[in-house]
Amino acid sequence: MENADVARLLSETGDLLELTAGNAFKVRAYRQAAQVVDTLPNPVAELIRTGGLSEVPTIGPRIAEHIGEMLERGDFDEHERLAARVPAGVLPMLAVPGLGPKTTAALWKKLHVVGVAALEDACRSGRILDLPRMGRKRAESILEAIGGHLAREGRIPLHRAIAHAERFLDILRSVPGVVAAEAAGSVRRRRETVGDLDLLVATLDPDPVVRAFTKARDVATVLAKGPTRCTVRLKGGLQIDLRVVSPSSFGAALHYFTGSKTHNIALRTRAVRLGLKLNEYGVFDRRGRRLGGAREEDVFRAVGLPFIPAELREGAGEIEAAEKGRLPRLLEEEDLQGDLHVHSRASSDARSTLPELLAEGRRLGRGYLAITDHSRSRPLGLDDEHLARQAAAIRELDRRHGGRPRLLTGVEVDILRDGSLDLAPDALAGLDCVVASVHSHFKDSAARMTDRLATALRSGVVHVLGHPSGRQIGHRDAYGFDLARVLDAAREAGAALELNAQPDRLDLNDKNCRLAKEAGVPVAISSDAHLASQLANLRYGVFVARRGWLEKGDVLNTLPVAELRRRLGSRGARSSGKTRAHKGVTT
DNA sequence: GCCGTTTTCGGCCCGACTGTTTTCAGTCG
Repeated sequence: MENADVARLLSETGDLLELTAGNAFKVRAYRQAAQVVDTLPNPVAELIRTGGLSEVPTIGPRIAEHIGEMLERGDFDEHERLAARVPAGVLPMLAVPGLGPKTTAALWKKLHVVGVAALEDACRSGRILDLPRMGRKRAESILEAIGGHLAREGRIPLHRAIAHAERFLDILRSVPGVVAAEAAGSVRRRRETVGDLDLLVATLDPDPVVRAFTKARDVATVLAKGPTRCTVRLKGGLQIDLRVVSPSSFGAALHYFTGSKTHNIALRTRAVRLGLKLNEYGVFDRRGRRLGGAREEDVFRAVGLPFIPAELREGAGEIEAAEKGRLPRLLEEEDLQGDLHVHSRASSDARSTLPELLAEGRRLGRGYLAITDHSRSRPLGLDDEHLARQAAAIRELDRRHGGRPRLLTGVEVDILRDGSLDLAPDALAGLDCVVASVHSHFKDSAARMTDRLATALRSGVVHVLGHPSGRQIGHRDAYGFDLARVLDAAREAGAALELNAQPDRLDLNDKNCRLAKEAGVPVAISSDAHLASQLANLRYGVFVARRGWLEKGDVLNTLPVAELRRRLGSRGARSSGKTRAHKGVTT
């Protein structure tokens, strides 16, 4: 059972408890625990083994017991007991926006409405009006919400959310009187997918801001509109929340609307303990005097903590780390010196020439680019001979142009089904950077896939394991494999794991980056560019790395070119020693 | 159900908007 499954059952228990009028704080306890489990980097099974589960905030003895039961048999008593009391169709009703636990429970208990279809009927027939505080307008908005709920395509990938946010921020910043405008919420925390956008504006004159916002291109519906809050839905279905505050509250509001919810509750609770009050307008003492709020730092200072970067605010240990002065110094995009996975036109699915890649690399300030085209298993991929010729041409071009970025020779060699590589070890041995990746047989068992990856790493010629999990966001799930074992193999081989920065890959993900760091395995953040313009995608990799608590020293391509060459070269020597030691196993 | 530099019991983050009311419950973030 994965953490996500455990989280789902805990969260569902919260829902069921709420529908059956359980203690509201108990409801919250289950939901908080679910949220925390979902963001834990380590599998809960491992935490139970090592006794670390009781260290996790929001997980007390009861919930720990429930989790133990879940791992043993896939469910737990409390959840089953509650589920037996609530018909299966009721939970999906709770997911309709605008329907909360009170209304859903009343629909089910008083009108015997069960299921979203039955809910729709009750709205159309007017039967729903029999409920207290239920009028025509609410019935209509529920109907509309059902339509949107069924049609909506869930969460959108981060890079698209950023594009929407930047367009709206441009509009908002151009309104006279606007002092600042920023994206908050999960976009600012750089989650890999985003449910809706949260935008924040600082001004003393809210009216023109709200007007410009609701009249912007692509706005389909205005869902709510007040002087400080306004919500719209775009034609594509994306919901955007705008908050407007005075400049003196901007920092407190930015902190508050950035979340996560778990992080906020923890910080507010901490404030209460210190005799303070924290809200989106500022920090206040017992007598209601305002202590600060213009800057986000004010909030942290008031509760005696150093500034916590937005990417860490998931309630997954950042507050404890801040207390102990153990916050990581997160990687910055400027720390990256180069790119270790770039395709040229020698790959059939890539478009840019070496000079085009050089020009764009120079524009972006990269110190080096490793040219890593596909091997022969892929359509028109390089065989030993072509690869040698290409490497010679790259060395020659690098000599001729001289400056930055330096060109490194390389290849993205396929890892075949049995874990062997698609090109001869001799052909790979002289290259600066060998990326090895899986591009086939994604459905093989986790055990087989783990062996396959570990075998490839033990070949002694691999520098970087490319897009290790194979997932493509919204398209293909990660294949199953045992990351801990692959990390062991990588550490022994002196190899790095890639954080592929293509916005639909982001692979390793944030949690796995954290595990790689714990395991002492370096991460290589690579664009996997198939077009010169995609070299800029490294920024998305940096976002994920920061969410994964990575620092400069955890990332291979923060090394300047000379040191990088030394490191890659010595890895070859060290791991070929290993290979000899295990001769017969790996070849 | 969780948690503790006020507490092992008794608290538990806080405010805005909507619709239905005529003072506020429900929902959301």
